[in-house]
Amino acid sequence: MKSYEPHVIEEKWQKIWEDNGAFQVEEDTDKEKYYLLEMFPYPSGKIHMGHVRNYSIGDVVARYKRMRGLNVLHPMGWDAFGMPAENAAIERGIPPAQWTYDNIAYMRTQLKRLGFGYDWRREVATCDVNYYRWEQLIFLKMYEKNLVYRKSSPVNYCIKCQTVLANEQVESGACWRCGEAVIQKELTQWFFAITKFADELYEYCDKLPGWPEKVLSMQKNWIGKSYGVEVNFSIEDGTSLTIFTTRPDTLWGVTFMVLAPEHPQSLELAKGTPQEGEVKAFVEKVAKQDRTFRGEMNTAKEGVFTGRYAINPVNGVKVPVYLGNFVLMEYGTGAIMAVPAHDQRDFEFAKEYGLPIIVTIVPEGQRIDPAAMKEAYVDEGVLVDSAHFDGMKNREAILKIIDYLEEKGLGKRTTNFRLKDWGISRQRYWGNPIPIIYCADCGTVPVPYEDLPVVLPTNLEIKVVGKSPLAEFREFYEVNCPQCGKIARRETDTMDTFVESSWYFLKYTCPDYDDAPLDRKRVDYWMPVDQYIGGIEHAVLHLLYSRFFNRVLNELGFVGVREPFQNLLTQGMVIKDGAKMSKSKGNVVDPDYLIEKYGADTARLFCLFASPPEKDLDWNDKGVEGSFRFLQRVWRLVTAERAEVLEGVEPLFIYDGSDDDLKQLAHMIHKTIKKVTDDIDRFHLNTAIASIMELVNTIYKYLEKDKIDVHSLGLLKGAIETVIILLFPFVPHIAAELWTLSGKGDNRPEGLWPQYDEAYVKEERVMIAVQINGKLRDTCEVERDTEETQLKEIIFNLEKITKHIEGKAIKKMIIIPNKLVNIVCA
RNA sequence: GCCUGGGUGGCGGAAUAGGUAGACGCAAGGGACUUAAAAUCCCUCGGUCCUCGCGGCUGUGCGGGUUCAAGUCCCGCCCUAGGCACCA
Repeated sequence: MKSYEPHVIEEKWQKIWEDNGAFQVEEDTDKEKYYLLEMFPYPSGKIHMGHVRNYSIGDVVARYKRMRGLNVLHPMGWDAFGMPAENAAIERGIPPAQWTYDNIAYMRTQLKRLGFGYDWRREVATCDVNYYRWEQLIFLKMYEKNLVYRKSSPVNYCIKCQTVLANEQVESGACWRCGEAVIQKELTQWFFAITKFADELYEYCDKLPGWPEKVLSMQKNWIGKSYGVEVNFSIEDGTSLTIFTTRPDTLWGVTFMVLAPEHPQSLELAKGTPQEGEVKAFVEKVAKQDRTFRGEMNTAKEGVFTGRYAINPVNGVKVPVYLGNFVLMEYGTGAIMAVPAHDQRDFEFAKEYGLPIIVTIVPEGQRIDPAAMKEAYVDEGVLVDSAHFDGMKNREAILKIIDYLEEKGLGKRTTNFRLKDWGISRQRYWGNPIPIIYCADCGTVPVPYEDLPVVLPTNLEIKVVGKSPLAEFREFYEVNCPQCGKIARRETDTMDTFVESSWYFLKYTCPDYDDAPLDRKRVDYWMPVDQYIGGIEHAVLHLLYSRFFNRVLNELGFVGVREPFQNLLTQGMVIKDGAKMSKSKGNVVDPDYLIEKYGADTARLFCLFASPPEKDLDWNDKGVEGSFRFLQRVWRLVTAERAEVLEGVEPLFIYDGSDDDLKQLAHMIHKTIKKVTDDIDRFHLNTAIASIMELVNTIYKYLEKDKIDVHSLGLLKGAIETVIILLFPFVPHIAAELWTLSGKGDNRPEGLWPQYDEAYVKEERVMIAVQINGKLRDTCEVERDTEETQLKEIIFNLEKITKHIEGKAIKKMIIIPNKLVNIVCA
């Protein structure tokens, strides 16, 4: 008997696959394509267990689909721009490019040692000029279409990382990367006009049935679409004020108005009133306040009267206009109508400044006394004191009142979004240079297409923390203006690295294409990605950006599809000792160590078996041992148990004789094939493995019977072969080796996923549960599809049943064929 | 506060269309083999009660309900993870 030596066979098969180009694919219109993608890693130095899990799941699906005859694209690459490379340069003096490429080289060998089947010819590293040059071209095309623009605005800034962060990259006031508190800074930045697609990105959430509900709800939350109406209030000085509200049903309850202090009309309004000075002081005070502080909900509501009054257009009531720190300029029109009776914020403000409260919505048949209110009434109800809308349910009233306002020309329906444009400028070195030149005479000038790419220089030193060396590297920034030829300055900010990850999946389809960013023909063959697999942490970052960027590329004609990812699987985190694996927690399990100790197959198997993909995986060293034990058990099944006897035996997969043991084994073969097939299709990889384990257990039990006739041995061999084939996507090395050892030679299982026969999936004899009044009392084994009368006869002869129903009247019997009988007694 | 998930043995987890709750694995306990150990194999393993059985009761976060039958469906709660949040 040969012993199971994972390293020997793993190296052997990895070499064979590499030599054969086993995972290389070409576009082939005769074949059905399947594009399987896992989120590419940042080359931080070593892969971690999260990667092992992610890529193990992906590899199962890729190999399985290939075995089912699909033309599978399964690529891998590197999200290679980013700050750690710069930090390494500063801390250890290694050039970012070298650090990055060294890491890539090592991590590539790690992925190969795990036996993942990628088409490495299609590998993409985003820091490669042949990748980022096309991104610069796309940037310029976007510039022409006004999809990217430059503006000065307050932006999120991380002092530690010394760079700007997009809204999506701030997690509860802290930097997503380092956790440092984020401050606001006024800077001139480049923005991608993602808000132009806000409505579509929101609405398409309902057209992505292959995405987890959770991710879609997070994206919807983030985009924050709200329907409402803009209403014009006239001011006594002759001007007018436009507000946005989602609650026009409360219009008759307006008792004052509030503007954001930054509102352009703020100072204007107060001019010439006794309040002018006070207003000015307030505006200045708020301007100095930290924005994150102001954004906090428990920040006290503060405001000031402008000295002016507005006229409520629906009832002509005169209401005072205030400025308030709780009103945001960035949302809606920066001004609100305040209805203290029905909005908690307005209520608090009204209480603070002694403003009146008018109730216009009440629970049906009840009254609310404004003076007795402790908080705003925000529930549903019917309208009161609202002219001819009285008595209407407020939900319906919203739509009716919007119609009314539009009819009378008092307002117009509007949709507002929480989503802001994507700021992409980063004051960092290791990123894609923004292809723009600033000329004192000509202004902002795009780099001409023929001058692309703007190559990121590597012959400079990075030593100062917090300053991009590009801004001080004359060779880079000093250029002649492409328009007038005078000395000009190149943009020294680089793009957010999320830009690169927004289209890498497209480049995989045609990495060698040199004439344009993408080869439309090949993109069209492969896109969309049929299955995308990655961590939930990118639910609103990468996944939203990619949906946006793919739309841009669609409008530029580079891509045919609108949505890039048809199906999404978000896998859970890898947990150990109750916390996410991290260096600081000291609970990291090193993949290299695992491979060293047990081999890649065991590492893969445990990751897949311990929990379903979308759930968190609780790491358990003993569980890893268990996975290793199982593989050894399978190994022995082929190499030790009956190995000589089975040599040369023709495998059988069906049996129509009368031996119950053989019938049972034939049934198990087909049942397992069906179960594993169905389970992989719905990503229940843990139960797929469990059912293969059951088949193995059944085979061991069968061996104890010691049957040696031709049928028995043939079926035994068939069962063993089935185990090997079914295991192939999960643990490819041992499966390939055992397949060869069981006499299959070069005929590898890669091309053949087994078929099951429904006739054998069904058992001839079935176990019937017998209940009395819904309680299980006994079971009995009968022929499948036993006649009702015959079944009743059997059941009423069961001792336990007769005992229980003795002397009771049987009211009725529920019979579920081949499953259960429930006798209902008085 | 709002929006999503999720609560099942000592543990990870199963139960695809309302039909035998706990598959598979881990841990634990007992046994076989062995001079011994490892490895391997076999048995037990939700709780509880007794008359120890082919037994009874109970049990899927809690309280109700629908149904012949509920982990699964409905109503009301509790806990927990994540997202959003002075967004009008």
